[in-house]
Amino acid sequence: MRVTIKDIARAAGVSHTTVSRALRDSEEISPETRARIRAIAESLGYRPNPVARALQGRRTQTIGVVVTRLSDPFHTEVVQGIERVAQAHGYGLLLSLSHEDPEKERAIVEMLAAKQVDGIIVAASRLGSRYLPLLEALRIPIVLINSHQTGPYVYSVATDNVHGGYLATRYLIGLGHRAIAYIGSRRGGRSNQDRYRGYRQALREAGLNPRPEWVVKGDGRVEGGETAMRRLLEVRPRPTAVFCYNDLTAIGALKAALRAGLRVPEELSIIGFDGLEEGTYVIPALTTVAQPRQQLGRLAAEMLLEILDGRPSPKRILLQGTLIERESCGPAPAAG
Amino acid sequence: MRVTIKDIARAAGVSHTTVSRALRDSEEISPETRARIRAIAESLGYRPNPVARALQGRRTQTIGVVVTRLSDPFHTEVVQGIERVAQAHGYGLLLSLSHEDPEKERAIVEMLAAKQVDGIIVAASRLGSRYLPLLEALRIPIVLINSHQTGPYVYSVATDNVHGGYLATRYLIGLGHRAIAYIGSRRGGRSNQDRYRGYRQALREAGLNPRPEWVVKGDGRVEGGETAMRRLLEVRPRPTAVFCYNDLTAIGALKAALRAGLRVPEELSIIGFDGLEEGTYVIPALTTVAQPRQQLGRLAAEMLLEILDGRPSPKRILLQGTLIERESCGPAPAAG
DNA sequence: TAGATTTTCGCACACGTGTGCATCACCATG
DNA sequence: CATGGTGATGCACACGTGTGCGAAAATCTA
Repeated sequence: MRVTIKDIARAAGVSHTTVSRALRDSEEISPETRARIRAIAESLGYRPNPVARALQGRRTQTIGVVVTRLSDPFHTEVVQGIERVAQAHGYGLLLSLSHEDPEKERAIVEMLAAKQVDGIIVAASRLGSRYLPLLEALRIPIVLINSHQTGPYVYSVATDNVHGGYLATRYLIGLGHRAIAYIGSRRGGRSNQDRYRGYRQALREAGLNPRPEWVVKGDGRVEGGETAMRRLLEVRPRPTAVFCYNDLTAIGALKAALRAGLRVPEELSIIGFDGLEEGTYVIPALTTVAQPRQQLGRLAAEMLLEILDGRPSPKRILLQGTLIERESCGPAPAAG
Repeated sequence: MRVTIKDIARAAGVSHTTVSRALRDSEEISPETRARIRAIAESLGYRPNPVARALQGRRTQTIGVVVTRLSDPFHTEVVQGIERVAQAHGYGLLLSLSHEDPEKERAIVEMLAAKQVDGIIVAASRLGSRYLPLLEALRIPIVLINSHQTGPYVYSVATDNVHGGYLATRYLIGLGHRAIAYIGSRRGGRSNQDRYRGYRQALREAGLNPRPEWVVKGDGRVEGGETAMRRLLEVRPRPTAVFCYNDLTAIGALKAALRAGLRVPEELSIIGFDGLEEGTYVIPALTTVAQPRQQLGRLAAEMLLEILDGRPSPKRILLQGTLIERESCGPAPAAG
């Protein structure tokens, strides 16, 4: 059987109240009995029961995490960042997958609330503005990762997508490219829009105006990048560089270009977004704008803990990506 | 505030006992009051408190999952498989990462036990035989994935690594290769040994005897595969085909071979193990022996639920991998 | 030494749900 | 009408921990 404070109380000849106080280092127990009780607890191998604590104190020491899919390598690192902080602070991680289904996401958040998690972190929410009334009702602090929802109960950590898109495009322009395409994502939502905005802004500053045919859409996955690139290869004049919504899209684009016999980066430059490990699996290795994914998760978790502890916390943190130069971008080919 | 059965009891003019029984569909409550109470509960938006239930009934409806790293794509799919089953049965998933540290793994399992999870699933345990006394003490059912530990309290789901290694090697032999190398993994432990055994077995059956220089070790990641392959390329006579411990190793090997100017598969065939999505990111796409990863997770979860429900369950399930032919293997080059 | 103050501890209840047993009302049987 | 049986419900306690308040004991003050 499990050792409870009652067992300790019996062994020590005191009430369970005294044991409870002694173990929690209460001032009102004499140092001697405190030490004695602690020794007995130790020798009996006592472990406090978190369930009973939760019922009494309303804290489960658990945070809920909602993610669309784990098979997307972007999310796995975010979750790792969260887990690291949670484990270090003695919190457990209750993980659920929404599979990009807003209705499921909503059900999960309610389930987590029912399970009495202390707080919730949602990565890449699909719920948008419908969150607000839900949060109001649940009264559980929630931190959103890479969502652009704002509102009274909404805390968030996000990367600056406009800046990232700007960075990637400026880099291509700096290499001499003037015909720069963008492969977006149908499922990207706001982040897709923002990266596109950064792209437009960089072009505008350079006095460039992209042709509408140079802006196409994938699905944020490899396959979508492939088909998008195939369409792009038929456009004349053909772009000499492509900025992709994310690394998976870029890998797909790269595959399609190489299969079509193009040399990368000599004839076509490709830049991605995310900074995934997977970008180094391909030849040429993918140049990209890296999001600080682990940090995204860490900051979200730390922010949540701050809120839970009642410490002051910013409501929104915006992180900037950084350029990682690898091999898939080069100078624009001489005009032919 | 949260609605409890006491609130319902007050509204219905009965005791909380009756409410509890009515909601649990007890036979001893008259159908009329049962219906009336259910209606009131519904209208008040009652949600049972899982923490209180857990304290009373000793079931938390939560299962603990321990994984080494999420950044390894193999594990993410296993976890997805587990999550799917868990969610479908109303169980929560308490996730922790061990980072391949046996001591941390042990601490996590104890933490999960303290948190009163109903059962635990451990993927790729590093604890080995030290588990046995731990399990004895905890008295919580544990299912191991891809571990080859056996013992009284040990349940497990695993892929047949010997068979997989045999399958891959037979395939290469069938393509006419006779000089077949193996890149193993320093960190692979038993699974590495078993894949190697399958490799040896297939060679033996074909009357082949591999040179010791053809058997080298990576680290189960891309980088290790790269360096191992670089060493392999200096060996004379050079192997015409390489079987790799896993897909990440194979991707590294592929990179090193291509960088060295070799054509794959014309001059060198490469086969991996796992069947990762990532194998399709590279050119040529990786031929591999696929492990049923999602199924591994699903079966582990279902097995655990069976144990928890007291239903009969096998103590060990062994799954066989399947060959996925893509592009990285071809007929052996004519002897030169 | 008597009263005031402080220290130390236990009683009783709370958290939300579940259950063994007693109670009560009602009906049927003799 | 008394007795026994049955069905519906509530009392009291359990699960393990935490806490307000009062009581007893110890210490201090005048």
